[in-house]
Amino acid sequence: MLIHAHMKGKRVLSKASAKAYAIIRQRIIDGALAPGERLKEEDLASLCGVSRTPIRDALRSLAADLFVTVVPNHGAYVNDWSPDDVEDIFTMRGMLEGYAAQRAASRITEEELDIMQASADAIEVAIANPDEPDVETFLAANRTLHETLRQAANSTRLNTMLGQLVEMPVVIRTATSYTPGDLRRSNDHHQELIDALRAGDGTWAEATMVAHIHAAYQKYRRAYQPPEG
Amino acid sequence: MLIHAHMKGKRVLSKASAKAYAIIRQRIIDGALAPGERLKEEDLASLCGVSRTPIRDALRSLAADLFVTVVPNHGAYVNDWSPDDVEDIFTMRGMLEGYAAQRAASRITEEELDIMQASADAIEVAIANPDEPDVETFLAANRTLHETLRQAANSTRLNTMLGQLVEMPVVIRTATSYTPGDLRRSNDHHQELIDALRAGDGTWAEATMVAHIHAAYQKYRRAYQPPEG
DNA sequence: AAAACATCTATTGTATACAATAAAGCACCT
DNA sequence: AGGTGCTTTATTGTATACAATAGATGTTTT
Repeated sequence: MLIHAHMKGKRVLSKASAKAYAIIRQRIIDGALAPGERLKEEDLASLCGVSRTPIRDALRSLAADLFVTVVPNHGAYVNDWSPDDVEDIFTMRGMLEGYAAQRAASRITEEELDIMQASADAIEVAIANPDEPDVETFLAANRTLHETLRQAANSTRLNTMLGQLVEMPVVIRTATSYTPGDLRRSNDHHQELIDALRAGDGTWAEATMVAHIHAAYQKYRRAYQPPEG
Repeated sequence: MLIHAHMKGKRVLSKASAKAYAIIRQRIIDGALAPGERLKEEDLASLCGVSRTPIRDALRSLAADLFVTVVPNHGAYVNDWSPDDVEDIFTMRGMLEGYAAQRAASRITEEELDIMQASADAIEVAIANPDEPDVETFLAANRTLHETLRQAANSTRLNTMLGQLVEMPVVIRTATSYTPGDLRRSNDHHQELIDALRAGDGTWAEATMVAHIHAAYQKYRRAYQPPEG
């Protein structure tokens, strides 16, 4: 089998390992496995219906993604995120995804632009009714749009590092707390980003993306870190 | 055993796994395992004197650090780095380590400043004789200085991500190609960085660090990517 | 009674045996 | 002769058994 350049560095676990990774990760994201909780390999093995070997594989991957901490001879613990951690995550994501936008401006193809535009259009429809926005569709299209941008940036390492930031529980939960107005502005950013990319203006694209991420951070703060608490 | 906050996310492999990781990584860095080369678990096992299980652990960690690519059901391959990859590495390192410098400016302790100053002084001695600089000492002190800065930034995630950038073969080899003048300027940057941190000037510290990393990138380019090939 | 030590137990780390998979080689068919 | 499909084989993936480790518990000693 040929090793394609675009696969480089992509962590691909095999059946049982991938299954375990997905299950444990999901439990962490939805809170079933609480921050600080100790994860015993045996328990996870029976939970996932596989042996301890792929569980260990999965735990190492989750540790690389900072979902858990593995302490030798002691086990794995679910990580928790202080307000400071969260600020870091958004700041770094702003820098790196801004850089991705800048790179993409001079590399993106027509096809990729079309995909991003289609995603923005889909979001437009999903949020058309302010009373009951289609959050599922929003999340899916949002994900596609950002993934396409990262792909257009065409940097394996950038992609890998960004992957470690955008999959965080904290980031995933953010969008679910958006108000209709927030959703509107978010997609306005998307549209402006596409315009900047079409114009081939890397500086504009980067600035728009940085604003987009920082706006998201403030939404998160208001929702989960109210001033008096 | 208590889980200390500063350990969070730190990948700590146990005896056999750590041994395997270190051995394989070293072979990649010094070129004994060439880019593109396929790594067979059985061979690595006998090379490292352990069984396949810790080898697999080590390979997954090496994949997380982008030293190798693991393709399911096919094996691991040593990654290679195109000029574009290398540019990415340095650009991202500039952004992230610049951010670390900025954060450190308002958080660094006197002790940490002392350590950085001592490192800079040690480098000063090591490069005092332009005819035969003490590269070993330079590398060790340089490493201590940068590690101390990252620690002073006090961000687990930032530390983790930077760790993935500064340990690259490409980065490690760069310093060995420095001319005496390059070494001098490099340590001038270090001293200026310390001054900026002492002054608590995050913007200055960040700018100095960005310059420092970009200067290193140009040195690398001149040494390994001459204009005509 | 408190502290230090030894033992015990729960859990992770490692090795090995077996299963699944995919590439390679060969035969067979067209 | 060339290509397609099967068989073979080399290699990775998974499970399980065993070893090592660290924490807990209970005992002993001062």
